[in-house]
Amino acid sequence: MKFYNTLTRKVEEFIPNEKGKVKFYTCGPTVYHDQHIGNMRNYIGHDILDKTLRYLGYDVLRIMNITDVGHLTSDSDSGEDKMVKSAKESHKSVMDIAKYYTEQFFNDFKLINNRVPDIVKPATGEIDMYIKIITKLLDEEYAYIEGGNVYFDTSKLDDYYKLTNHKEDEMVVGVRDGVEFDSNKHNQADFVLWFTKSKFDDQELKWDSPWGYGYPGWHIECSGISIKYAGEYLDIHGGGVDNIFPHHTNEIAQSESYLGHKWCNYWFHNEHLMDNSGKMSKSKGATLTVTYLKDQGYDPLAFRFMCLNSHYRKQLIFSYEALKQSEETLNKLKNKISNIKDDNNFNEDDFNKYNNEFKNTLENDLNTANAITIIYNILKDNELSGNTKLKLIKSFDEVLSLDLIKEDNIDNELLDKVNKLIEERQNYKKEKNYEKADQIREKIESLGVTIKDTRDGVEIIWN
RNA sequence: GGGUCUAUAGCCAAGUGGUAAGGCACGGGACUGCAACUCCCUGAUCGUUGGUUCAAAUCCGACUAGGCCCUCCA
Repeated sequence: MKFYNTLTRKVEEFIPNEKGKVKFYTCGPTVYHDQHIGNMRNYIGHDILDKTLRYLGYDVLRIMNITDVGHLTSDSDSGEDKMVKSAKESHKSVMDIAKYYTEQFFNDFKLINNRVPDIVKPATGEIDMYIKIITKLLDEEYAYIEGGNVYFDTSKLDDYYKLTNHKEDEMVVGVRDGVEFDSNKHNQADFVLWFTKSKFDDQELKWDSPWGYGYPGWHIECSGISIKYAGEYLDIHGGGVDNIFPHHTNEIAQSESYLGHKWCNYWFHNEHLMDNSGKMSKSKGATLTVTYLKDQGYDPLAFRFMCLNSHYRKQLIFSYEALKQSEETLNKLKNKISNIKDDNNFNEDDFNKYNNEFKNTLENDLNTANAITIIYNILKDNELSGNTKLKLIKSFDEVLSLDLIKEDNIDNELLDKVNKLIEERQNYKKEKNYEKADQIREKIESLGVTIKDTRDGVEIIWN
């Protein structure tokens, strides 16, 4: 298995710390607003890595946090947010809001067939761990207290910028709107570990700590949760490319200073989903979610298919036309697969040949587009038995998760009904009464069943 | 300004030194009462420009265009 490691800026062979086992951490969602499809693309990329590792036989422990700290009582970003508004009106608590968006997030996760990580932990549940880490960092002078806050002292590190190659002198403060100079910092790069005073004084959730009543900085939760549940040595840490700096950079700084050794060997980053005007973000008005796509009549799995037809390290431009095209392509592919006749003739050598090809393709930096091409090759291979084809595709779908093979839960009652209608229609067809025949076809389709006329007779497709 | 990534047909996209996979759309054809489905046929010298090499989309340099990040969006 090899994939691109942001830390070394190379596609590298993956070697876990412990043979056969993988500890994999993904930065999770902030649950005070909806997660748009750009965020979801990132999680699809992580899902493919997760499932590929499992497919290759690794024992994977995957961990994800839920960011539920940092909610502001007057957050301008979410000021127009219906959920927040209604929560306030009905005096719901912050935790209710977090619960609501967490559920939304996992609903969307399910719609695109993402596997839920083995361990999912809300940040608010691990305050003790952050306090433990910060205490040690202060004791060992990797951190200092200034202006009521605890800061990490980046000058104690020689290689703070190892993940990004940034040059501190050349960096510009305040490129992004809303970023202000913080005079408490001893060095430009220092960051907060614990707040008791901040310009966001309207923080909803606060806790007691040795440094006063406050709340954790914006990077410590991932370090804390990861170290607590994956231990001192992490194999893969992932997120969107926008996490590289400062979030992951700071995670490395605080985690390795706390642990006293290297923490994570592989950093996995997913590129963004773009729209015509650039990166998708929550600040661009209404949030485009998977649920919204579904409500508009699009198949959520068409979105997944669209992402898999591209590469996780390549920016992908979203448009409804592109989504529609993906949906048509996916439907065609599924149709072709449903046309395969199961001849109960399994050939293991053929299976292994294609299965190895599939594995090799994914092992090569998760080349999902080529993995899909292999399905087309299978469909076209006349030497391959129907049963082998079906078994291969079913197996591939463990990773791709596109519901390529429909489960045969045939409703016998419905089957009888449909068969009667078909017979009736055939009679009308014989009489060349096509109007009646078409009416019956519509009737059958209203039952959720598609029929098609082939040379051998009528074929039934269960939708 | 610095860092980082990208650039292959109308669109998505493979390709990791040997003369451009695959899919979608378009067009043509077969099948069909029609439709759908299915099947067959049809398209690009790889952003520009130098160089290395017997040989480059693939390696190196320059240039151009674009994206993302630059420390309180996480």
